[in-house]
Amino acid sequence: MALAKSTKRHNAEAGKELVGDSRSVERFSNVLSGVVKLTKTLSDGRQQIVGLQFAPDFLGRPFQSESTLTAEAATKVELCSFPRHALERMMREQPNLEHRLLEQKLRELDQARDWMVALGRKTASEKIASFLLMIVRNIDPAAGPERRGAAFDLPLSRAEIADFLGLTIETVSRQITRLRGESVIRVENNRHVIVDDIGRLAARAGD
Amino acid sequence: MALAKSTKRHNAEAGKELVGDSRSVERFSNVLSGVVKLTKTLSDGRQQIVGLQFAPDFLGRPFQSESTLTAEAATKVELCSFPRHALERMMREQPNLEHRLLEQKLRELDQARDWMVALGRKTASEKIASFLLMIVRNIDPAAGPERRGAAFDLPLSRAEIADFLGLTIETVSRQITRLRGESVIRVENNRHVIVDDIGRLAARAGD
DNA sequence: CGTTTCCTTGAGCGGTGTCAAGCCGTGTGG
DNA sequence: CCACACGGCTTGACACCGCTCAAGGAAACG
Repeated sequence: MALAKSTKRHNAEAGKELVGDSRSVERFSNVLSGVVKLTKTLSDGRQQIVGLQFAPDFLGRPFQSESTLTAEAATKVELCSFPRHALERMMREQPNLEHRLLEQKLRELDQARDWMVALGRKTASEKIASFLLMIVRNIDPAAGPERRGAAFDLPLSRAEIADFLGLTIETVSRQITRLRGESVIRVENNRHVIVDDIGRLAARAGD
Repeated sequence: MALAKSTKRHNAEAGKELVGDSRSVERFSNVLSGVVKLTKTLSDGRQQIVGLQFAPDFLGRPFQSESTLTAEAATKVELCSFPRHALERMMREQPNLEHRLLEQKLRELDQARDWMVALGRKTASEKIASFLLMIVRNIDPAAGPERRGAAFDLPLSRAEIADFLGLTIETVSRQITRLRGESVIRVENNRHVIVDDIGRLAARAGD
């Protein structure tokens, strides 16, 4: 994904805010590695993660200020970032780019809608299973769907998983403990997860 | 919104399925009037409405089969419908169209994310208030934001509202009764809603 | 007038949130 | 090296919101 030479390469620590609400909308980025979380917050502090962006996703809301969305690095992140006018110039120069952008946004929309089903209709344990499945599928998309097992580090803390699934930390913890008790997953150091049989995990996702 | 002449004009009764899952993805439409609901269903029958399309929204998922989405008319609907190849030809002929499509999809994505907050983090009564507010703002977008009151027919049944908000029919009914008891809204014939002070309604939406 | 569909209302229960305590790994300062 | 504090996570006890099950009203339609 070659980008204009005027762009900057950028690194961010986990937890660092990348795009403030409605002011610094003037920059756009590509995620080169790591995971970026998009969150929305109600006035009383309740928070919801409304999207996770993995490499090589595009970051930013063209043509309009970003409602009230905050982008934060969830892990160490490498970005390729550039200002608004550069994006707009690039889009004029190669209409192909706008087409690719549209395709990505359509994918994001599909994902958002899958989530809405999870948020609105799935139980706590189905939500956890769905979340783990989604991480499996995004962390190394290289691996085909034929493999039976997987192992990975969770890119999110328990609190972030809770914000992602519309649950509390405690419920997340209990459901993970439950999956561990039923030997669907193994957990090491709180963050590393081993799934021996992805099928068994998928069976709990409720789809 | 002039469209190619080879397109067809189409009417649908409320409840009629417009786009089956993954087969009839080969047609696309513009909503001329009415409300179309997009739903997803889990294997055990749990359902979630993941989007409502008002005029003049575009309907359909270009470039890929529509995951597992069903589009149904929620009210009487007028559509301007045309086959996939027509859309693709039109997009080649005027790149402007692809741009407008992108802008709409970006709006839909913003809406989907607003919902995710409601689904994941709002209480039942906040969900109902948010839903009514959203209808007010979409039903007659002509009226500016300065007006204090509004009156409209709900485009959805209680069951559909429940599927939209991730609740049960009973909870929807009870919360509406509650809002009525607190004189935030008045209801006639189960479907017609009168809001005297939109501000009071907005105060219950929890944002 | 019966039937059907949609909606409301009540009673009771269960899943998830709340509050609180404690564990574990890590970092920090003595 | 130990003592301690701190953050992230787990676990338990309990409360409450929203779900389930059930009954009945209201409007539309035969």
